[in-house]
Amino acid sequence: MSGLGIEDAGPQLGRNLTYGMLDAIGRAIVVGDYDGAIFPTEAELAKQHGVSRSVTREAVKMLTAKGLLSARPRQGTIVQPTTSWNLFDTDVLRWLLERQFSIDLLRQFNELRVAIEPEAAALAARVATVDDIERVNAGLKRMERAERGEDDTLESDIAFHIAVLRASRNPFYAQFRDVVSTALRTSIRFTNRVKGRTANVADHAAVRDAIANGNPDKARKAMRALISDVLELIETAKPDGAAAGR
Amino acid sequence: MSGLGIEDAGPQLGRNLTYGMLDAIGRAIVVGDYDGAIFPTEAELAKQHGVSRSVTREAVKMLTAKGLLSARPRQGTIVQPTTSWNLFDTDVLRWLLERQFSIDLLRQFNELRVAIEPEAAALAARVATVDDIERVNAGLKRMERAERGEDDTLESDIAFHIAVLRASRNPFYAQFRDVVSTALRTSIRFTNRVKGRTANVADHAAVRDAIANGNPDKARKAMRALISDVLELIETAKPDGAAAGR
DNA sequence: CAAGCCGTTTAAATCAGATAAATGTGATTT
DNA sequence: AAATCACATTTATCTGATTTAAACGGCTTG
Repeated sequence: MSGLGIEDAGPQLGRNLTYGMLDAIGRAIVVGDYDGAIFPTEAELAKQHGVSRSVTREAVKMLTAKGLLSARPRQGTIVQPTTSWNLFDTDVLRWLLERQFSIDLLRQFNELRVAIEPEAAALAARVATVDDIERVNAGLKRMERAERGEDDTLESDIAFHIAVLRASRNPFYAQFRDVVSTALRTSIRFTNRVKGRTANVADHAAVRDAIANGNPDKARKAMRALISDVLELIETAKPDGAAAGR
Repeated sequence: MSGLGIEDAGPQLGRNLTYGMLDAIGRAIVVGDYDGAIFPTEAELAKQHGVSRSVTREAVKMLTAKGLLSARPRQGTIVQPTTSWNLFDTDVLRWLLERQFSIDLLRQFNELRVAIEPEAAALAARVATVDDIERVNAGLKRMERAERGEDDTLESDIAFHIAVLRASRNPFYAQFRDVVSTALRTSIRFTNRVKGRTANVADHAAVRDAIANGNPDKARKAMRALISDVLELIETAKPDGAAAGR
């Protein structure tokens, strides 16, 4: 019980005590601090963090809502298996990334993107409105400016990809904005390290054109090319790439 | 055994007052009961539902964690725009479906599936373990039994699709099990109504074979065919297919 | 008139302490 | 051996008070 550092971390992301505790416990769970151990009772948790039981209970309830905990009388509060965590929750995503850089996680992110984004582009080519296309175009223009050093490379790239998601006019696709921006923020650092090259504006323009011209197949292929590129980079960087036996 | 699925929806929802209130308010928000109106204060909510403020606060906190609400002193609690709802949360998904049958929602579900599942099948063909393949195969066998009236058609179909998601060995894909099973439960009713035919076992077997043989492209195409089929059915049933302006 | 300052006020946030309900565990009874 | 009961433990719930955050309006000041 001594190993748990209750570093209150000063003036961090917690708007208030409850959110601060949510963040602290959430991170601890994701990092694996409670893996073998039994999870503290709400009274113990409150004492450890120096807050009232109300704050503790509300933080625990939020973590329950995100799939990280479950609670029953007499049995106590227990950490749920990772399979029941809500991985598309912004907080969970953040905690997952904060624990450490993992090529595995980066690969899984992009394996998801390669499913979502090409199809989003294809959808967009069918149903995007002029406003949607304008937003995609705006993202592209920012990328062009970034190429000349007049804007931020990463942020403009993110803006482009999110604009495409929105242009699909399907709320489920739009939901991936956090995953995609997170993946891009992480990927960029990695790809820049492996291969010093910026995002290819021309390749992105192909996606924009296909969407604007209402060509779903071309949009899908163009977007897929963009992400496959990153994915291959990641997989070549990982020597233990299975292939064993299969 | 009556052949019906596990049907007792009752017990889980209202395990206690907090979860009951979570469900009631969540449904009310999704249905749109609070759309124009101002959201009640926690004191008012407590009184309206006949529970204490603690229960109310915990329910509100869970809804906040799911992206449906946000709260600040003096401003009060407010319903968040749908864009910030966590659509992949099981509860949100359920509330969304409970409000009414919507072809739009059904279409959006399947537009997502057509991105996720083919790619999951392709991944599975590359990385699935023998256990994974066995699970996929078990799902298929259940479908065969169902064809002979010895098992439940819907449940076996769901088992198959979820097995493929798991076989991708990517936790993000596995996360879609709720969306997929929900979509299937809804789709089946619809497709059966429109076109009296059961899921095609042979087409599903093609997916299984491609995965077992380690052929990603074939697996992707076979799975895509399955879902495109449903999607087309849905789109033909919807006369107002946009095209306006484009 | 505009901009900044400052109480007032309202709602959430937090605390404290008590009671209720659920549920494993183990002893007791049948 | 099985069913039952008593008990301990932990979450669930209730109550009422206090504190803090922030929107509002009025006031002062440049």
